[in-house]
Amino acid sequence: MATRPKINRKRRQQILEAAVEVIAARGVCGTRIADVAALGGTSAPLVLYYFESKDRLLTEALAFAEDRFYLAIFAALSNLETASERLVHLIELTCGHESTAELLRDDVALWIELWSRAIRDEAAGRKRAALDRRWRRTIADIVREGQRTGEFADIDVDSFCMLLASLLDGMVLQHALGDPEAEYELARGICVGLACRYLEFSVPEETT
Amino acid sequence: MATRPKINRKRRQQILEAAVEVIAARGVCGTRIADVAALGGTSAPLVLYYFESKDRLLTEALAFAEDRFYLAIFAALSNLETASERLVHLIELTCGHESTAELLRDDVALWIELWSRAIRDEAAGRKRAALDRRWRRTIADIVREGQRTGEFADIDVDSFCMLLASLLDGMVLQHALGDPEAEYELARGICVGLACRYLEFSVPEETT
DNA sequence: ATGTATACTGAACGGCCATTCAGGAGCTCT
DNA sequence: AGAGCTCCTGAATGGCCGTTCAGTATACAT
Repeated sequence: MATRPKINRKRRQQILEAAVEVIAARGVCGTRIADVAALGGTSAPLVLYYFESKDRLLTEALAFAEDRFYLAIFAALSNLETASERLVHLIELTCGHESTAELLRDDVALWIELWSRAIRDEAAGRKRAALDRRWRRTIADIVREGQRTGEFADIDVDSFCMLLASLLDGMVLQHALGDPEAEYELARGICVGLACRYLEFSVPEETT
Repeated sequence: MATRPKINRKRRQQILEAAVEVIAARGVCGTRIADVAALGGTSAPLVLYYFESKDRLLTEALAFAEDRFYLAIFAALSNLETASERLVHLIELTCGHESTAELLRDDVALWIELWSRAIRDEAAGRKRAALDRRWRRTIADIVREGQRTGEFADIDVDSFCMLLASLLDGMVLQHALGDPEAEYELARGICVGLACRYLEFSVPEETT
């Protein structure tokens, strides 16, 4: 748990970044320590020197990517003023808005790996549940704020969040696995349409 | 591709069933041929005798499970009369209706494995796309029929199907990975509510 | 300059598994 | 009664990779 320091932070991060890239490209089971080492510009034993086993490395890499993802999301939303703008942009980002398209593709690849582990691995299951809660809370915060400012109708927040979160999960999957990006406009339209319909607000003009 | 016969059908199927079970339990990368053999009551070499490599076995097992899933769905829907009953029951099955709960849990585990492969493996990608199309068509057929009989409003079928299919994907994930079954009623309510809202029909009393 | 940290590496080691081998048992056909 | 199949197996084989080992280099302290 306690991301033990093992002093050299820079090197640690370098390895984590390499690991994330390899996992996204090859999947957890296709990931070899030697590949991570090569991409990170070192040797396999050094990787084990920082992370004491492959399993630990994998676990930490997943957590690392998760943080990176949320940081990106928060950064993208932080300069928007109204709740509806933020909600719409959140939807856009999730549906494959160009600004985060490749980041998203990699992250989705990692989520799938996480889901796959979560089915059988207790620890991965908890992490996935936490990730899910965090995601739902991100949405819920925006919704509640919109309700406070009167932008959104006063519907049940939890069930709406479950609805929207599930829908976005499905869409993001679609987008990551699906045909060319062609679908972005359609997916965005569907999700934004749903939000407008349930929350009774009207679409702000295209953000971005 | 051509599910080559290798004569003894019964044995083949036995092995496939074992493979599906092992994959669901252990994940693709945790699956060893020896486990499949043991569960199927034979030896590893025999498994390779029927399927010439581990990879082929995995691929065929995924396809096998897919067929089984659709057979189960069709069977469950076939004795319902109206489109709305069928749509609602489809939703119930997907959200974890007890009648198919464990079957579903296993199948979702396999879908996740399929998704994971689909990101990098061309063939798996095509299979996944086909599965997705089939699933969407299943929904679309019901919707169109409901529109023909006047049960459903005349909205755009394709985008509604993408909406509902994505939502169900998200819900099914939730259900397979999530906490206890507690969520079934909630998930069902949300999805049925959405369908009613978009298609403008009212909920028939609980099917089951 | 000796000690003791960290940071790092090439070269084993060892286990695990997919796959192959060499053959055997039970058929049917002749 | 043996030739030639399908079906099946226990026992190798061989490669791959995580991990460990034994050691080097640098740096900073005493």
